[in-house]
Amino acid sequence: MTEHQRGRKRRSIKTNNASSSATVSDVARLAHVSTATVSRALNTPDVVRLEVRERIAAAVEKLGYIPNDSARALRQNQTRLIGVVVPTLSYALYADFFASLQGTLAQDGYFALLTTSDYDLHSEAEHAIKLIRQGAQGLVLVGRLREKRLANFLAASGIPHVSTYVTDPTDNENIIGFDNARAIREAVEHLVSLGHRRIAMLSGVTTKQNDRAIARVNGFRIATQIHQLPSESWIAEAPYTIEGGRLALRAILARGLEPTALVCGSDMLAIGALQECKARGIHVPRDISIVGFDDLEIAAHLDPPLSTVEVPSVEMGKAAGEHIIALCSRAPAPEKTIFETRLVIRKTTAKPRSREIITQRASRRRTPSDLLVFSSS
Amino acid sequence: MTEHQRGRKRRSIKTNNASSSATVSDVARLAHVSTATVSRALNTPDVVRLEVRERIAAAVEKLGYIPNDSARALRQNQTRLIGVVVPTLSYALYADFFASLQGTLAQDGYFALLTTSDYDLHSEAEHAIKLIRQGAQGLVLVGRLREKRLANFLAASGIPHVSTYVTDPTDNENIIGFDNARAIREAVEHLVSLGHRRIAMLSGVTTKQNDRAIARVNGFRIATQIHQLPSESWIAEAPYTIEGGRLALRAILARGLEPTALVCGSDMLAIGALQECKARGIHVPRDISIVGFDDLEIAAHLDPPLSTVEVPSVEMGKAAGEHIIALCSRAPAPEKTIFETRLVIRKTTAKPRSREIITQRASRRRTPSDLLVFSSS
DNA sequence: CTGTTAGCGCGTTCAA
DNA sequence: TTGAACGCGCTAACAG
Repeated sequence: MTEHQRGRKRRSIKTNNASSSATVSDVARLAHVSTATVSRALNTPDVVRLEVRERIAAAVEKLGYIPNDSARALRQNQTRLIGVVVPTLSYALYADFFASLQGTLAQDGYFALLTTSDYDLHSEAEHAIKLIRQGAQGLVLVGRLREKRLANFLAASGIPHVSTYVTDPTDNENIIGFDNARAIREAVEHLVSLGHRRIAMLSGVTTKQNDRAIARVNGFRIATQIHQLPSESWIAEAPYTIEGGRLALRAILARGLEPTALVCGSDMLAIGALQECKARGIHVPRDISIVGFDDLEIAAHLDPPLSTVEVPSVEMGKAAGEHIIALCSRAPAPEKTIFETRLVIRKTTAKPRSREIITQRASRRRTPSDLLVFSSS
Repeated sequence: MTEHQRGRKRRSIKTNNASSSATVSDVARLAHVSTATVSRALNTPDVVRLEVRERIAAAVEKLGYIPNDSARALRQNQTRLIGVVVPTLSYALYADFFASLQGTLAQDGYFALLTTSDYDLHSEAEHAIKLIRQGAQGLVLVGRLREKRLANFLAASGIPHVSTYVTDPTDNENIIGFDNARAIREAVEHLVSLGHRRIAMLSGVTTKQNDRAIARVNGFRIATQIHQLPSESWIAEAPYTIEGGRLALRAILARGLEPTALVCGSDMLAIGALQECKARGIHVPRDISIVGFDDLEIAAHLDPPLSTVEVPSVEMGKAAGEHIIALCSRAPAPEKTIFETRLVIRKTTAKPRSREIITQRASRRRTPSDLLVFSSS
């Protein structure tokens, strides 16, 4: 009893204390109702008499009451938090994906806890686990779940997750993606249909188990096999940057290969390739055709506008959001959602000219230094 | 009593139940200690005997125990959640800012709740309030706090916030930014020093109270006043997109103005201007000099490489993170942190040629359709 | 329609 | 060094 009284006393003092926020008890006292009624008035208003509801609303207003979501989460065992791990946000593709995902989550009152992995699987797992410890009730990942420790953790804790940007016939659960291999295959086939036979691939780095990059290279291998084209030595890997694209194309040319067309694992690589061609006086698409991947905003504005594979990031973000919410609320969810990619043909693809043209030119239109970054001041 | 027993029974059954997670009680029972000791072993290990600690660790491992952060947050009244509202993530500048901010927060065990406002102040306020209701203990905003309702809300709830990407001499609290006006002024002065007198500004949209855009236009006005150049009719506004840049430049030219230089409120506008120049056969920098703003990765790779104002997004992200953490933990924080911008001079700025050259050319190197986006299939 | 009561899982007293 | 007990703020039972 003494305890109770102390509690009450402290409580009533607190009402005057502006720094710490008001609670349901404060509102209840001011509105002369019980805490349960306050709770009901806020969550299921229709079961509370209008007059009482208004009294409570007034008290809420007066006290500047904000429900404490930690308490609610504890009581209801649900945080409405979804963990999201993307490789990077510096790449517009993932930024758009997240924006779409976040908007979808918000519509159902969910919030996104976002971290980036920088394409590192270990980092992805670490972050994901931290997000779950922080209360995430579902996880959205880019690429399939590949870290054993994280997989075990998810299985043990029963936290649902969805994988995005991939498909995998061997695993049909909770995938929101598209067929990377097939998309590249279509790109190659477009080039083949134009008459190209010497096609090189500028790929992202596959050694870090980036399964999207791996799938794209596999698509290239399959396509070249079908059309009886060479493949292995015609593949160069580099990071998904402009500089990476330049380096990859240089590597191909340094091997003495003379491609008439390039398929790239990313628009960034394609931009780099375009730069390198310009620097070497190789005309695109006359001397070399180029196909990108992702269809970034900039792709349409390049010179010449880039032919590329459109990736449905926004659609995937929405679908992933709906899917993970369904899983979290134990509603029925489709096993997998597969989107189609679309080859957007602009101005970097054309028929190959003729064999002898594509050898490296001696005459350059400008000096290399002209294209390098430099800064003064 | 019956209630108690039922509770206990449920508890002991729960131990076998893999789907719902273990609690301190479960760990305590398995390790034959009290819940208090478990709590201590996890939070202040040094006060627990080694042997006991190991027993507890084993129990934690076996049960796959994850501390319930909702409960911890409720008990300690701190969520370790920071709300972040940026205009958009599609713009690399803010994506980089967030990545840096998030990394900094993570180092201190804080997490970011991220939403985007799409440059809409009302939306920003709505989102911010939702974030706080969800438990955010601090807020990071881009631009100053301009919505009265949000300002009142923050004041009432005592939630700290920091503003970024701006400075404001009239308000010295919790700002992490740089001087937008001065940066533009420096850009103009660089052009003036090269000999330019007819300088136009392509600005972002200022009607939505975008205070960064407004500050940049003000910088232009100040600079033109100092150097006795015309200003008002030499300003065109457009959204921060490539297409916006093209439209803005067209608007300037349609007014019959013949600028020898353009300062742009964003690299995107500058890219659009560059495109429009190409389409019209206007050579950059011979006929028109262009200065961008932001120094996106792509800026250095444009043709020609873009002279632009470097914005310290990564530094601001780090500083904003440290600042808001300090405020949340009631540690001392600097009132404001102001970074310097740097004018990066590349290849789009040069001395003006002469008056008669800059009139619009009749002969075009290529047809306009050549530069437009189109997609088939 | 409303009030009473109990407990979500945790960290923190206070005693031992 | 450890344990017992309490309550953070909220909502779900149950009773009226």
